[in-house]
Amino acid sequence: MHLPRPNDYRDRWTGDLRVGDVGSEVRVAGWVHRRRDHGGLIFIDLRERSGILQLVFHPDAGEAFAAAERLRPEHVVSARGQVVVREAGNVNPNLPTGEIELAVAELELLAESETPPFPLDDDSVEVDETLRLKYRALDLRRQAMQDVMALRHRVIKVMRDVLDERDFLEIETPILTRSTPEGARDFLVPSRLQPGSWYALPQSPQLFKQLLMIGGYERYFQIARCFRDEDLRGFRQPEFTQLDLEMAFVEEEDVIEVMETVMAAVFAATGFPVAPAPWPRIGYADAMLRYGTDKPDTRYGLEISEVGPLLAGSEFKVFESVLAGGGVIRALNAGAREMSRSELDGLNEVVQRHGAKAVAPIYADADGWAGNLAKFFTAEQIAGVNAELAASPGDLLLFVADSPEVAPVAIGALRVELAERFELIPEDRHDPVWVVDFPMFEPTGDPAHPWTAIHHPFSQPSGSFDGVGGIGAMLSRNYDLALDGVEIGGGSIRINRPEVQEQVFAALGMSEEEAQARFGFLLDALHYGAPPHGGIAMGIDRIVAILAGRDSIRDVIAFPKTASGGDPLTGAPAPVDERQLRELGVRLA
RNA sequence: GGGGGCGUAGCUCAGUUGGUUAGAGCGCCGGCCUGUCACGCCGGAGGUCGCGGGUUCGAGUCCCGUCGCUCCCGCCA
Repeated sequence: MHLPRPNDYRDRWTGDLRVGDVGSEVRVAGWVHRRRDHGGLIFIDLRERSGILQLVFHPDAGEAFAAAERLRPEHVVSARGQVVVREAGNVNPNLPTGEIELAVAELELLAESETPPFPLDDDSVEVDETLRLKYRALDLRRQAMQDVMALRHRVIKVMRDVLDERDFLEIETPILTRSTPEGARDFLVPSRLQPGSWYALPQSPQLFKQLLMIGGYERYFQIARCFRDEDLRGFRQPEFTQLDLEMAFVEEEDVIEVMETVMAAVFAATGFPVAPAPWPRIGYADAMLRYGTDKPDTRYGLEISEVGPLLAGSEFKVFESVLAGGGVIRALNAGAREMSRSELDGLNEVVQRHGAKAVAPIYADADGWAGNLAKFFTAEQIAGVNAELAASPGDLLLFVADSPEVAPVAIGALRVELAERFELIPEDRHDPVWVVDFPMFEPTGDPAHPWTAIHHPFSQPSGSFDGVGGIGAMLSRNYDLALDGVEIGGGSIRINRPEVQEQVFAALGMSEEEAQARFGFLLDALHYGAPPHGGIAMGIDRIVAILAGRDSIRDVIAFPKTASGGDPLTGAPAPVDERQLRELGVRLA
């Protein structure tokens, strides 16, 4: 690290001292990490961001020795002394500073600390998250958090550098704004000057970045805070951070090329093993068929096949009734696996969580299929499925028969479960994959508004509004990036002509008045020469979490939200200034 | 909103078919210790078993309610 300006607290970083500094008089400052008091000799591990340095106190150090006897973990001290080399047998190879130590001549206690409520010097203990959040300042001192925050900084720095290199301008957009159409619930803030009127916090900078394109900025990006008032999940926070960018006069290939350049640089800078770009692309329909998800994890096989047509007309009533009802039969080859009755029941629970009824397990054998289900199927049916699934004798074949909506997702979840259970996920490999050719609209089931935009209503549709299959058959010019089965980003080529935008709003059942009220400022701008444009938004929290090998983005955010909301640290109900509420005309429930 | 799991010392956890005084490791406090680095040795303190109710001669253990946390579904990219 860059040398600190020498002052009364320190002139060197603890973690940067080396053998070359032996003999020099230095002053360091930090927290007491651990103490080892040998009675006649005291060792203190002094810690700050740069690392750990062993301080040694000899009895002849007088006052400093006496002061050291009273030191406790997390006390804050400044120590002056001479850097000395350690004897060969005393070297600590686990510490970058392990070949030297500081023989302290003078010690100043800058602040005492109570005993921390949980260990700060041991990352192997999984402390309850509520407690960590309550004492977040202490939690942030832990090495794992320090590492993750440094990683996060590095990721964002690389993104900025690459985009700067590519002529992008970083431009901020408002936080107090109006509703953005990402489909989630808005966080709302009452307006004081216009009682009854509300700000919404942005779900994304979508509308503003389109205005910037119309405004001629060509290439914009932002490290954008986004807000969506929905329930939390491991990879979902109500407040999160995206790398948001937008480009003018571009098509899909331009945006994808830029993002592959950015992400490849991020992966390279963080030593994350990923195949060189360009990364594979898969169509949405293909992803749903083969992986049962629109964010496939392609690091392992277990690919899914449709076997309904191969099995049509069998004696097996369960399959026949599903097919008769317009359903599908999806199957995968789990390989040569012995699973007990209770383990197979466990698989049932997985698909049942996603609305399917059950998994049908069948073992392949030399004659076709073993077990009591085999008798319901003809030899041709069995051979056809075995060929489709590349089944060898002993392989466990798993079938999920259900509606076209339920079956793919259920068996997709089953595939993930099997990969985890059989430990099929390689740890030294990570797969980015683009998912393209999304449908533009999907049915809602609500007669009043039968269609919704699968991403958002500003994506450029492809296909015709009155073509075969209607708007349900239209695709959108979207591209999502998945990494290891997690969606880390998505974007699209946008609509740049007002008549197309109006057609999309109409397809969504939105009246002209409503469209004007909600998105008027964008619609108006589209009338004044909007360039073809497109962009993408990347989930920085998710990217950092995957890079850090974490299961939750809460671990890569300095101050994450808790499940219960309210106070940002503890989740307790947050007090509100009632005088302000009265001024806003708001009454407490 | 629905479902599963959890709640015992400061932390991480154990606690048998309901049974007498609720335990361990770490941490903390005190003592000893001049080469440790997860220092070591000796001693000690520390508990409303989340909370409320019930069953029972007896509840950390069983039942009901409630609160909190967590995972999953819904919701959400």
